[in-house]
Parts: sequence; C-alpha cells; structure tokens
Amino acid sequence: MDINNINQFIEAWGAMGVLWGINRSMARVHAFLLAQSSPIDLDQVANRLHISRGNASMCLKELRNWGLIRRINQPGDRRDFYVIEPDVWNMFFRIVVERKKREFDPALHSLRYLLAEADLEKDKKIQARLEQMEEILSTANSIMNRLLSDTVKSRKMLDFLKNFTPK
Amino acid sequence: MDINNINQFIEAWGAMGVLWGINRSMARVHAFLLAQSSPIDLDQVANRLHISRGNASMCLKELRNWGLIRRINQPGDRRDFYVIEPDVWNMFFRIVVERKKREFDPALHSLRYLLAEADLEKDKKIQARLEQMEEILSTANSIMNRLLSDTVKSRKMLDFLKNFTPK
DNA sequence: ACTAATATTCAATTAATTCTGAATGTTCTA
DNA sequence: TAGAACATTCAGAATTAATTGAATATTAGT
Repeated sequence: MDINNINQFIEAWGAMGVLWGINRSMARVHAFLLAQSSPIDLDQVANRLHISRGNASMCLKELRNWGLIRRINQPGDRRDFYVIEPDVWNMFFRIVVERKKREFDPALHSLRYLLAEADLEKDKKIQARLEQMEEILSTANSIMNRLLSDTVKSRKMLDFLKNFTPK
Repeated sequence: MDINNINQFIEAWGAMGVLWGINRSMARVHAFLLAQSSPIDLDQVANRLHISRGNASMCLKELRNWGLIRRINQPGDRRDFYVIEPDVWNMFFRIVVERKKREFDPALHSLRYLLAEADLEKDKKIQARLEQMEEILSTANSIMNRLLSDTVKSRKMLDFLKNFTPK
C-alpha cells in the first residue's frame, strides 16, 4: 500500500468520521492505524498526521476507550505502542456498542422521564404519540441489548438475516 | 401537557439531538411539533423557541427533507403550517433511512474505492483486513436496503426479532 | 533520589458550525 | 401590476468544538 493511497484513505476516513460523530483527528488516527501492520508510537502518529502530540495523545486515549485500538509494549522500550483491534468484526461491534451508549440510551431515557413526569392527561393525542415512541424504542433497546451482549450471537444473527425475509 | 413540561421536553430533545448529529435548533423545533396537536406556523415556532425566523425557516425545511414533518395549508390562510409526521413508526423509519444515507453509505463507498484503487499487494495483512471490513459492511448494507425499502416489512422484522435468538 | 524519556492535561488559541436579520423572492388579492 | 403578507436565502456575527503546546505528571534506569 503506497503513501498516496494511505493518505487518501486517511483523509476519506477522517471526513467520514466527522459525518458519523467521531471527530476528524480521531478518525484519521484510526485510519492510519488500520493501514499499518506493525505497532506505532505516539510520535509517529503526530508526525505522520501533522497533529500535536497533545492531540495525538487524546485521540489514542479516546480510541482506546472505544475499544478500537490496543496499547502494547515492546520489551526494552519505554514508549507505548498502539495497534488496531485485530478482530475486524469485533471492531464494528465496539462502534455499535459505543454509539448506542452515547446516542440511543440517552434518547430513550429522556423520553421515559418525560412520560413519567409530565402531566399529559389533558392531551390524549400527544400522550398516545409519546407512548408509541417509547414502545418502539424499548423494543429496539431490548433487541440491541440481547445482541450486543454476545459477539458470536450477533455474527450469527447477521448471517441469518442475510437470507431472511419476513412474510 | 403543561408549559413547563413542554419546555423541559424541548430542551431534553434539543440536547439529545446534538448527541446524535442533528443540530440543536432542528431538534428543538422537532420536539415542539411533537408536543403540539394542532398545526403550527413559522412565527409560532420562532416566537416560542426564541429563534430567528430565518433559522426557523431552515429548520423546518430540513425537518421536511428528513420526512419528519409535513407542511399543510389551511383553507383561506396564506401561511404555511407544519405538523409532525403522524405515523410514529414511520417517523423512526425516516430517521434510520436518512442516517444510513448520510453516514453509512459514504463509509462503504470510500472503503470500496480504496480497495479498487489502492495497490495493496505489498501488504496482505492490511488487504485482508480491509476486505473483511468491506464484506461486513456489504452484508449490513444489503440487509438494511431490503428492510428499509418497505415500512411494513421492517415492522414485522422488529416484531419477529423481539422473540428470536439465534442458536 | 535524581535525571532523562515519555505521556497527559488543560488554558489559550484556532477552526468549524450555527444563528441572525436584512435583503430578496414568492404568492395572493384587488 | 402594485402592494401586502409571508417565506427563503446567505454574508457576517455569535457560539461551540477542536487543537495546540507549555506545564505537569509518570516511569524507568542509575
């Protein structure tokens, strides 16, 4: 994989990351590590992507929180090195888990809170609408919880759905 | 539903919107319309949420692009009025369709482009990783396309999954 | 315990996004 | 076709988010 292609990939992934709620630097760091086969240290990340060491440090930390990369140590070397999560399937799994936690769960929580606290008696139409929303999100929530508790199960589910149509 | 509860809901929904990539004003306008049972015009939106008429106009336009609200006309009234998409299930459906279009599709496209253009021969490990990513995203893509082409089918699928565990 | 090498934090800066409101466009009525 | 009522656009202002880099912390070797 030559330099130009890696650069192109890094920028494409970076732009895309912005679209789906991961900041640009973090997505670029992720792309860079995806395109490397040996461990990379903080300086290499900062130099290659032309970002500050502080920013690189924060991006690597955040990618680790998402479970997308791993920190490893080389014997006889004090520096921290980073590699991409080796199981690709697991990588997507982590992204879905993280996004559910950040986006979906607060939405459901806020809706439930509203239904519990608000005095909706006066407008049945609105109450019915919000209750229906809660029901749909609850169903989605329990399906996701069941699937995301088990990588193997998720993978089987995806394979199953590939050839399934409800009638 | 009293004023305080509506206000609380609007702000909660607004904050949440930011989390999941819809801007604050747009999410607040959406929340306001969700909590109304009769059609609302642009002035009412701007006044109630303390935003400019220009901003209100853009938010209403964007919500219409997402398919989350409808513009209607009252006979004998020149103003445009807006109501929430009446079918709640359809509302979520629209959100998923729109987010797939904006987030998922460009990701898959950029990955496919890279695989087609890049000279990956030199590093089989990276090539294998990217190909596996493409395969997973392609599978997810075809499942989504099939489901999202048909509201009724989607609904049935959700009901089916509620009680299904792959073994 | 001191020094050197490396990593992290965070206040200040820079960049990106959102919002405003005046200008402009559209549509209806007379 | 002129004017009134309403809607939309978009350049610049205001706000919010991301980034830098100097200060601070951590770790390992001596």
